[in-house]
Amino acid sequence: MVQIPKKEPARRSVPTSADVARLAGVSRATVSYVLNNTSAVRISEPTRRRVHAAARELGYVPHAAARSLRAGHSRMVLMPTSETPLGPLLSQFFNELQWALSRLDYTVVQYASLGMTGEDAARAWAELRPVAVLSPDASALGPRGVEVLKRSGAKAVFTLGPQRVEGAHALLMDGRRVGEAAALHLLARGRRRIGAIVPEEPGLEIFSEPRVEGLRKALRAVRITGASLTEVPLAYDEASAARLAARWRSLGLDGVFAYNDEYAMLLLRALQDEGVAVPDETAVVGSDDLMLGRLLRPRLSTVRIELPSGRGLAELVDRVVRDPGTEPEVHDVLGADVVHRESS
Amino acid sequence: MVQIPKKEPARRSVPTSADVARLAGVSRATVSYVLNNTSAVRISEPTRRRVHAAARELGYVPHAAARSLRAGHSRMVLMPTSETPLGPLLSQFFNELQWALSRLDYTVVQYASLGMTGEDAARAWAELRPVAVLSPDASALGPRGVEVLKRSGAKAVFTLGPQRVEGAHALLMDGRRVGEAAALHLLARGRRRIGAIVPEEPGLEIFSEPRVEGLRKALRAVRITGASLTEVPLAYDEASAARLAARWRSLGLDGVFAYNDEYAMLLLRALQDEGVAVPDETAVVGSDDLMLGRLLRPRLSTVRIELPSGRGLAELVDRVVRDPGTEPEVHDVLGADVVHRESS
DNA sequence: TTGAAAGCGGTACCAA
DNA sequence: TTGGTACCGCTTTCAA
Repeated sequence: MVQIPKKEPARRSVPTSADVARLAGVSRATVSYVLNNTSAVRISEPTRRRVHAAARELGYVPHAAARSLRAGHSRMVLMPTSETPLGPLLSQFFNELQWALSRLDYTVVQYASLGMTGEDAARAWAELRPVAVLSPDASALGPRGVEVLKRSGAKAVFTLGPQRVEGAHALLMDGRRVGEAAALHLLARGRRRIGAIVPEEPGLEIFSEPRVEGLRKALRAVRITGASLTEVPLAYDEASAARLAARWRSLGLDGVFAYNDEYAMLLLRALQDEGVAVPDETAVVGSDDLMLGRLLRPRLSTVRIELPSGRGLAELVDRVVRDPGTEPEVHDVLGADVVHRESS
Repeated sequence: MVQIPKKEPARRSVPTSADVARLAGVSRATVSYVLNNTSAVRISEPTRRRVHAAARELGYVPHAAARSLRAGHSRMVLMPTSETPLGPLLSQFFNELQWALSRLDYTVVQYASLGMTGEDAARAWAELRPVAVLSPDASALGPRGVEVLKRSGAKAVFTLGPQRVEGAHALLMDGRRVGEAAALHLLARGRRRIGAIVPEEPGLEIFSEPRVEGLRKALRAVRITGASLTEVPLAYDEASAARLAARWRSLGLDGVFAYNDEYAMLLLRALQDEGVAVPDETAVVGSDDLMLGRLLRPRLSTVRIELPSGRGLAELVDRVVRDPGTEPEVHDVLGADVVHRESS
């Protein structure tokens, strides 16, 4: 390993295309032509080489802001990061989406707009002049926020959550599907007095409320006499679970949808410690089909959630960007079906 | 040049400060003064109001690229997203960091540079001219990448992972600590023939290798005769775990560090199904102190990892940005201690 | 108190 | 095949 002494002047300023031009002995226009491989203009091979060499020597990197300022548009897709950390399912989905978008030559950028809401956040995003915005949180955006973004040049505004908002395309991930699937399964297993675990952690209402609503809707729809729904708050810690388990029998529930597999595991353990038989006394159904659920005894029944491929969605975004005239559409993208194992 | 009359409402183009100036009947300079509250210049109250009203009416949002182009610098902190999804521990840490940075008035942006590596990625990042770059993946960056970023004007380049790289500040999260803690604990519990689960999933080597190295180092250091380390590959699925469990006794291990709590849970279940007694025959230690580990029976012993507060790190970044002259420092930020429960 | 104008770094049109 | 140059939107002297 060779130690290279640092004798270069540290405060060298950032090289621009003018510096490259000067070093190569050509004009800035030529530099631009060469580095962008402009097909409308033919540059001689020797010149090309000189320009490339100069650029490399200076470590020249074009300035994205200057470029998009001149171009009047960018290929930046902005994805505001949600404040609540997402589970493995959604992170996987967003990862895939990001990857697919960058395959389509978009620059995907996640932007942390913490603390602000609605129009304020939208304005902050709009300052970056993204060509498209994919917002996981529709409710925080609002119709006015959508308007701000469009006014600032965004060709496509999508919301990606359980909510939708006027003016924006929606990838509706309808959590009610999850609740419905769970309810129908529990009913089919002969359960009637159904509980719905509701996480006490703030920020999770966005997910839990639609699921509960789905349960309620399904119970109403089947019109089975004696079927009932009870919302049961639970914090994600052992003490809370133990307290709930201690009064479990007083609730008189014979089936419970536990919000997701993690809460289900917490509840299952607490119930077992309390001597409540699962599934005999109470059937337990989780959601998300995590690996951990398969490892429990009894194995955890769960609602498997299907999300669309990131590739398909990326193409949809691309289509809307190319043809911004299209009316906002709602795409119903969440599939839910029950994986029946041993806990129900 | 013929002045083309501009139909006001017809063209829904993005409003600029010139539009605001025209509507308010002032110059662009005045608009800038008013909207930025420039203290060096005093603008009369009536003018202020007219400008604000005009801006609001047009839905004017300043153009961040134009602004930072003119200013010659930005307050953007770039955090390349790692390709491998991070666990709850790290996501929490990054969230906190983001929040703290935006409190310090930085614009935090996560950039997906998928597929590229090293200098290519660095060049892509450099195009955005961030004032600071916080890269979770030091190995992909490389010294040349750091150089590219600095040349493009980045005042601070940090790496945030188990690796470090020349020229960049490092928040060294030394996974060897985790392995060491686990090894010392297992040795203290009288275990000698230690196994190290190595996930087969690609991308996890960055985390697993240092942990194994830590185990090895600790075993060497104590110089207990008969102490040995065996690397045991395991994929994150039941079949792989079952296969491993079936040949477990042939490995002759009396203790195992299972990489993290999830792999530990997978292994634990497979061992139990195979009739291997835990901890009597084999002690199992996980890592990350997830809730799920507490719910297992036996309760899972685990290595609790401590990461610094995002706030402190944000201040460190801010300090380096303000004084870019400081020599790159290595901050050792990962603490590891064992939470002894029942599986060891 | 306000305005005219230069210029940040690129791109692309028009000439040479 | 190349160069000159206007301009993208904004900030900031310098004058008025």
